[in-house]
Amino acid sequence: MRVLIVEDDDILRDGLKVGLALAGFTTDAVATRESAEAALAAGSFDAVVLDLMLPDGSGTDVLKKLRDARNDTPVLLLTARDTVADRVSGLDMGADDYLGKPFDLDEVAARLRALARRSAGRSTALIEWATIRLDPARQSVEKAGTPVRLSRREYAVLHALMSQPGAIFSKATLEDKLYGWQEEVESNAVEVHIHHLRNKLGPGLIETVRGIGYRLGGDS
Amino acid sequence: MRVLIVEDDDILRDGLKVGLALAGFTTDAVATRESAEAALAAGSFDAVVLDLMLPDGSGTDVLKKLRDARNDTPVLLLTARDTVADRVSGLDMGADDYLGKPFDLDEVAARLRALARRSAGRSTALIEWATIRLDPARQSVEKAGTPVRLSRREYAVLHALMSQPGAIFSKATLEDKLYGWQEEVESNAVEVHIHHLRNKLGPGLIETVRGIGYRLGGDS
DNA sequence: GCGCTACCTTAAGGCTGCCTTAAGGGACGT
DNA sequence: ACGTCCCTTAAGGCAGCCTTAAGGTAGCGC
Repeated sequence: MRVLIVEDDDILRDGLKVGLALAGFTTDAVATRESAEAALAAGSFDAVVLDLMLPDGSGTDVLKKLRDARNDTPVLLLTARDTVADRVSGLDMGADDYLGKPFDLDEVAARLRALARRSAGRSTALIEWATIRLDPARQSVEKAGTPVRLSRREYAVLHALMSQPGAIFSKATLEDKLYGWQEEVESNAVEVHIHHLRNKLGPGLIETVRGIGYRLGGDS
Repeated sequence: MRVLIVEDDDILRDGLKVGLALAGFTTDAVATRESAEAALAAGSFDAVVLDLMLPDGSGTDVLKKLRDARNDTPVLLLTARDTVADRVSGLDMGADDYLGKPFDLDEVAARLRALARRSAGRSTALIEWATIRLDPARQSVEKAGTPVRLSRREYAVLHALMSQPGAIFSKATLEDKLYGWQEEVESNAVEVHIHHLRNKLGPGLIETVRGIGYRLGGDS
């Protein structure tokens, strides 16, 4: 947990630095807007404690430049001007939290922990096989980077196959994944969907294991 | 943006409900710990406003049970006991923000917006996609720089879609975000709103994924 | 090589789900 | 109280998907 402190008042800055260090944070502290932007451009921080009143500009400029650079680091604003309007505008400007002076060190630390906790852990579970990429969250499929439009059944078949790459799925198993118990099907529907998938994704991806079923094949 | 309000004081609860509705949130309000836990187990909310003092238990119990269930919904604590120790313990218990009474409705709304956008993985207040720009704070929308007048429902649908660009939202999911529990709808209202949005924002923005739902499409 | 079986391919029909339009009612402001 | 806007509901039409079915093709045993 590395935190950048931007605060021009020497006493406050040192207090924050010591207090947050005690709370287990690694801290870097700067006093001006310019050095703040330099630090943010140079290093990567897990959070920023940002005073709004700086000698060479406003903290909002720092915040705006940070967001414009597509930097998502959580920012906790700190300010003496503590009206509701200030808070609202600060938050809507892209800050994640707002504290008015005087503040309590323990609370600053607690709010930083909350911000860090929230910003951590955002993972997407993509399934990849050969040049095919399947995104379960978006129910979308790409082949070598270009999106492929699949119908619902086609997607369901592919999703089943890719859920266990290399494993063999019988037609009966695939039907179970495609249809509810009430809508049993008596035809070669699965074969047709496989055929459509091969048309859209190219040959060699879906292998036929004669007499048993289908599986992802070719290379890995 | 659907928000659960947990507050036992009738006047405060109604005030929150009205105020947040004005700020563009869809709200459900409950007064007890038990009904709060039931609501959280049943529905999916984008955020929770949680009073700590409830007649049949503490809000911390609700929060703890929520986190134990691996539910990451952002929680904004609300309380009369406003000491630093309370705030710290609340935040460290898994809350994402903390406001002491008396609070300002605008600030509650602003903090909820901040929580929601951070929870969605965004850092900037404005959401942009293709030529569309949406400002959650002002509930305004622009297409290629020129403002577009959207009704409340239309805005809500668009906001939901833009909160996760590219992700697919089923009609059921969109209804969840548009309507509270008491105002369930049994019709094709969502389809009609989508249609109106397409008229106002141009074709190609909202894609239909047949049998699954809608999403923002085309380019980025 | 022959026949059998399992699978592939193609096309057509039915059906589900979505789009579009329009009308009625309710909320809100004037 | 009236007008306006918006929201919901409902019905008709259309498009795309899914299934079915029939004929063709490749593997396998004899």
